[in-house]
Amino acid sequence: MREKPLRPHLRKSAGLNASLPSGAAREAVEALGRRIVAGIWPPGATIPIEPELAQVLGVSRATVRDAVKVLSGKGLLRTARRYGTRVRPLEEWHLLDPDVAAWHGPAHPRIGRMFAETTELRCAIEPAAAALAAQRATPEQVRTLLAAAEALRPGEVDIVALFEADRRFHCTILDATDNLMMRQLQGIITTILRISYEFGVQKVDGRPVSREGHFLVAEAVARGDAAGARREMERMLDLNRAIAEAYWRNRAMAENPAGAAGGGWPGV
Amino acid sequence: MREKPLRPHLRKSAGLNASLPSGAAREAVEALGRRIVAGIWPPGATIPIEPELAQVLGVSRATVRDAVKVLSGKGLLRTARRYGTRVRPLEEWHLLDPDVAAWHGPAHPRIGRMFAETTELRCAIEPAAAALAAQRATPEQVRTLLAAAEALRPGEVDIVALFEADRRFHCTILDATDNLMMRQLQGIITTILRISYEFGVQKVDGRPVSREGHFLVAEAVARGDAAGARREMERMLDLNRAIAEAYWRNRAMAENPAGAAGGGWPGV
DNA sequence: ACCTTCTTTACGTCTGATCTGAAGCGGGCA
DNA sequence: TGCCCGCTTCAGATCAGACGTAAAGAAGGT
Repeated sequence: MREKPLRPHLRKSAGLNASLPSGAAREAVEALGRRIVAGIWPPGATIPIEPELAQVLGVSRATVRDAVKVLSGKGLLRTARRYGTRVRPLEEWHLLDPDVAAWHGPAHPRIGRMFAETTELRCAIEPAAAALAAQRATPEQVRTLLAAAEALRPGEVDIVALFEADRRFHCTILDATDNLMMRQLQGIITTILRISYEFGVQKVDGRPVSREGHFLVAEAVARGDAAGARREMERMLDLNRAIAEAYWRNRAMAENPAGAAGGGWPGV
Repeated sequence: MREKPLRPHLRKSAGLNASLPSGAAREAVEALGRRIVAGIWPPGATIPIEPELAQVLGVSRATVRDAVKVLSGKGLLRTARRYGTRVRPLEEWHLLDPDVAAWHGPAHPRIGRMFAETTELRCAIEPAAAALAAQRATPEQVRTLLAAAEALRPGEVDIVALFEADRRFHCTILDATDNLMMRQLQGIITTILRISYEFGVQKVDGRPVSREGHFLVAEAVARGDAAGARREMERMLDLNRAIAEAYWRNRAMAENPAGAAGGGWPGV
C-alpha cells in the first residue's frame, strides 16, 4: 500500500456536499431525503420497509440501505430491528448540514423558520468571525473581500453573479478566521443565502444588497480593525434581519391574512 | 403502511450520537474513525482496499462499506472507482460532529488547536444564545439553569457530577434559545467540555469552575435581562479562555520547552 | 392483572458475483 | 518526439439471495 500523491480528480464539485459521488446511491439519498424533509412521512412515522423502498426507487436493497445509512448520519432516520426505519423528530435533524437545509424547498412550510433561525445564528457568528478575520486575514483574503464587495453592484441584473459575490464575501470572512470550526458553517450560510436569492428576499426594499455595508466590513478587516469589523458586520446583519423579517411578514400575511402563517416567521 | 404512534424505545441514549445502534457496524466506524483521526493514514493517503479492511476488522466487506459510507458522511473519507478510498483533507472533516471531535483523544497532537477553536466558537455563540435565552426561556429552563449553577460547588470532588452540571447549564442555554440551529451546537460543546474535564483544564487555577459566573448568567436569564445575560456569559467565557490559554501554554512548554508545541495553541 | 414464553417481523450481516468508470499502458499516426 | 486513441486493469458500486438476531406483540400460564 504505497501512498499516492493526492491529485484532485473532481475539480468542480457541483457546490454541494459530494459525500456520494456516484449515481444510484446519491439519487436514492436525494429522493428519500427530499421526501422526508417534505413531510411525506411525519416525524415518528415508520417509512416503508427496505424491499418496498427498493422497488419504489428502482434499486437494490443494498443501495436502499446505503441511502438510509447516510440519512441516519444526517439525523433524519433511526433504524432498529423489528421497529423498521422511522423518521426522527425534527429537533434531531442535522439542520446545519447543507444537504438537509437545501432539501427544504422554497415552498416548504418551515422555510421561514429556517431562515429566521439561520439569521439569528449568523448574527451570533459573523460579527465575531469578522473580528477574528481582521486580526488574521491574509492579503489575498483582503483582496477577495474587497473584490466581492465591489461586485455587489446595486443595478446588477445577473442574480447569479450577485449571489456568488455575496457568498464569496461571507465565506471568505469565515475562512479568514483560520478557525476550522467556524469554517464548518460556510455550508449552511451558503445554502441559506442561495435560498434567499432564489426567493428574491434580498431585493425586498428595492436595493439588492448592502454594498456599503460589505465595503465597510472589508475595509475594517483590511486595516486590522477588529472592533470596527465586528460593529459593521453587526450593522449589516441587523439590516439583513430587518429586511428578512419584513419580507417574511408580508409573505405570511399574503398566504394567511388572518395572522401568522403556520410554520412561518416565529414570534420573535 | 399504517402510521404507528411514536413511542420512544431508547429512553437513555448513551449521550453520543446514536446513528449506528448496532454492534458490528458501529465498531467498524469507531475503529476506522479513530485510526483516521489518529493519523494512521494522513490526509490524501489511500487506505487499504475493502477486502483488506474487512480482514483486519474481522467483518465482512459489506460492513466495511457501511462504515466507509458513514465516515464519508462525516467528511473524513472520499471514495471513487479505481482511486480507492482516500482520507480527505482536514479542512473538510466535520469537526462539529461530536463523534469526529470525540475521536481526538486527550493525547492527540491537534487537541490543543481543537480546544482553542472551539473556545472561539463558544465566545461567539454562547453570549448571543444567553441573550436569546433571556427572552425565551421557560420557567422550567430557568429552574434547570439555577439548579445547574447551584451544583457547581467549588469543593466538589465528584468530577463527573461537576461535568454533568456544567454540561446541563450550557446545553440548557442553547435549548432555551428555541433555535434549532443553535441547538445543533450542543453536541460539540458537550464533547469539548468532556475533554476539558478529562484533562482537568477547569482546575488549573485551583478553583473548579466559575460558580459565580454561571449564577450571574442564570439570574440574568431569570429576570429576562438579555443584555445582562450576554455580558455575564462573555465575562465567563473570557475567564474560561484565559484559563484554557494558560493551561495549554503550560502544557506546550512542558512538552516542548523550546517553544510552542506542534499543533498546540495557535498564535492567537 | 401480571409475568413468562413463543412467534413474527424487519433490520443486520454475510457471501459471492457482476457492473462500471477511471488510471495507466501501449500502439498508431503526424 | 509527441499527441491521440483504444485496451487492460483495478477497486469501488451495485446487485442477488441467504441467514442471523433482537425486539414487539400475541399467547399462555399463574
